[in-house]
Amino acid sequence: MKSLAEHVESPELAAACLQFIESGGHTTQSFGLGQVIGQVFALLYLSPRPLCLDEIAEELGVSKASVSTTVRQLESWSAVKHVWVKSDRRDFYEAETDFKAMLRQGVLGTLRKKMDTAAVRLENVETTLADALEKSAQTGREETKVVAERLQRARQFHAKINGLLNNPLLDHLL
Amino acid sequence: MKSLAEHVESPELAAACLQFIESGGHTTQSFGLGQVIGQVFALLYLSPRPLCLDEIAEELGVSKASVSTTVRQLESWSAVKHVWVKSDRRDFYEAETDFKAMLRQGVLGTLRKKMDTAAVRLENVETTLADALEKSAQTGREETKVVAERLQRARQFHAKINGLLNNPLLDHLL
DNA sequence: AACTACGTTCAGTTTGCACTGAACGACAAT
DNA sequence: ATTGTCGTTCAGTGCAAACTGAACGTAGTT
Repeated sequence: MKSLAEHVESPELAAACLQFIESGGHTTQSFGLGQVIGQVFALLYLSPRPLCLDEIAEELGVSKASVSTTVRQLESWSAVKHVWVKSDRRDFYEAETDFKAMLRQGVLGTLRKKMDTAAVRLENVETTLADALEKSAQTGREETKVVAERLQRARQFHAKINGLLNNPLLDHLL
Repeated sequence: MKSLAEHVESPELAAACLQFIESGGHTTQSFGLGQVIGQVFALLYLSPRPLCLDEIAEELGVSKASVSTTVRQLESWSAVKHVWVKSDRRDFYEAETDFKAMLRQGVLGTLRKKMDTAAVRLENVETTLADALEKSAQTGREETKVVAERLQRARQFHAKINGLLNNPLLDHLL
């Protein structure tokens, strides 16, 4: 991280920016994502102009490979967007300022995907359970019904969370 | 995982339970937590009676150490609760059936903690920024104000999310 | 064509973390 | 006291994933 100190007028401002970038890295790391992705976004968020891959890599002191993959992930969440600079082959990126859209396509998007895969798993369990219910119909055991009831409640909970994620009220609250 | 097959009447029902337990493990693992924690909760959730550590460990085929730490984590989220069985020294646990409370103290609780630590970091950045603003007051540079504005917007976003997490409407939606 | 400056990819490395096994302390029973 | 059965703890292990470095493909430049 050296060029930042060159571009910024006061060392105090540079210190604040570095603190912010570091905080972003710690935050994303605490959520299981790496620390690079948070640093990249924080840097782009504070940058007054779009930056290219090499600038980001040099600024953060990480490899260009990390920045390449990270930027594409951020782009898929519409957290950063591609920007073309006239007569320059390089790819420049700038941070998305609309946090709401970022949250929708980023956090909520991945959350919805996980809910979908969980739904598939639950459906498989229910088909297996249907076999069990069918074969124990003559015996009429108690335990089967208890398990069936628990599984049904789990599905209801899943549906409730799913509904919450797609609730327009949630969008309105942001 | 062998005792389950012994306690359950039909092999189909046991298969459904195992599928459910496995699904729970996959789900928690997809969220960065291990797979054991999801399996433990799923097992306790389907179990008609409270289980002790050794039973859980043997059922899932994991070490008792994992179960010990995992159960305490689940307990801190009030996802499982301690149950005493008369004239038995062992600690028994059963699953919490109230998913709402579980979600509040589990997911939202840890989320709130992360927001708090992020808030501390943001405050540190702002004090550093205050120094920069003070020292650049005479110069009155443009860049400092831009960065200050961006940081302020970041703080506003943080406050918004914080407010959403503590919004009683969110509780009502669950 | 040769050369350079891009971005991407992939094998290799390292770091972090879930999980284990053994040792330990507590406590009850004999 | 001693033995046995609990639960917890901690150093060690294995593995997954972040990150790196070099090679590659591509496109513009001379």
